[in-house]
Amino acid sequence: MNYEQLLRERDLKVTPQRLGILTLMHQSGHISIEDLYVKISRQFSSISLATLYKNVHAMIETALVKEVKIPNMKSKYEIIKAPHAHLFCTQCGSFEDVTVPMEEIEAMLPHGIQFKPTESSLVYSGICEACQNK
Amino acid sequence: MNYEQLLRERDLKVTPQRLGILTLMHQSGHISIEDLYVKISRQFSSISLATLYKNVHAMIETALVKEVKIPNMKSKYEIIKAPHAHLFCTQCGSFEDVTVPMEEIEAMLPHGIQFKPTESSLVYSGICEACQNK
DNA sequence: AAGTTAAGAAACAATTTTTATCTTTTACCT
DNA sequence: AGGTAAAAGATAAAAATTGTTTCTTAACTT
Repeated sequence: MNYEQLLRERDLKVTPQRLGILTLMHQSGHISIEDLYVKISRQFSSISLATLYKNVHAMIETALVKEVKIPNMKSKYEIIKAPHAHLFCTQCGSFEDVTVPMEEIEAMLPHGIQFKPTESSLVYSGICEACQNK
Repeated sequence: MNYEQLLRERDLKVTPQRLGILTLMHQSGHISIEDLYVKISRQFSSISLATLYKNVHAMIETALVKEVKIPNMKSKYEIIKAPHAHLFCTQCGSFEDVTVPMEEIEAMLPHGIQFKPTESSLVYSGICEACQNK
């Protein structure tokens, strides 16, 4: 993936820190601020948490990154990709993407309701396969 | 609704503060901590934010109250009721319940995926009816 | 390539949000 | 009514997030 271009398209300067943040987000799929800070600090030992927050928010405001809020968990951040849902295992804490037809989900709103959804957030909480086999 | 009983069933002492919290939650449907604090303070001028947090968490742990996480918004808290989804208007910030068959939503997970959902969180973000007519 | 400038990084500091600790009060069970 | 454990109140401390100022650097211009 070409992060430089993604940043430039949004008039965000391409800095090593930002490239590092995006690379880590992509590698892990979705990552919490704390984890991101631990990992990015290994590359940029002097980076501050404030810089991290500011960058992540700049990327959220320009629709490059998305915050995923999870029941009973800290938020995770991911690079925006095709609409999808998430699976959260309440037993082991694992968290992963799952492909679900979000348009269909949006079509399930009761008829007669005039709400026009532009985007939906769906998190399934439950027991993952690995934990079922324990 | 009989809040006293709901509290007793969970071995939570029935205190005026708790009854007040539950009444406010019920009245508003779902409420943020800040709003709750402003309102509960009118009844119990000496209540501390710490007490409020402690109570709300005690109620969450005993499955009496649920935290609803909303993209780009502070969490709201509601008394647990039948499974449902939420509508969040990105224009005016209005937030309301909507009845959606959550079992069907859970049945939409791809076949072959072994995840067993116990509960799902679904928030539709978009434009509410009122804002469409502006 | 060097100079300019405006955005970003770093270094704090200050808020805001949430949790912990300790003392006093109160609900609830004989 | 009295005893006890839990909850409220009062801080204070810890976490999380945001703001400010100065220094540095990316990227544009010549």
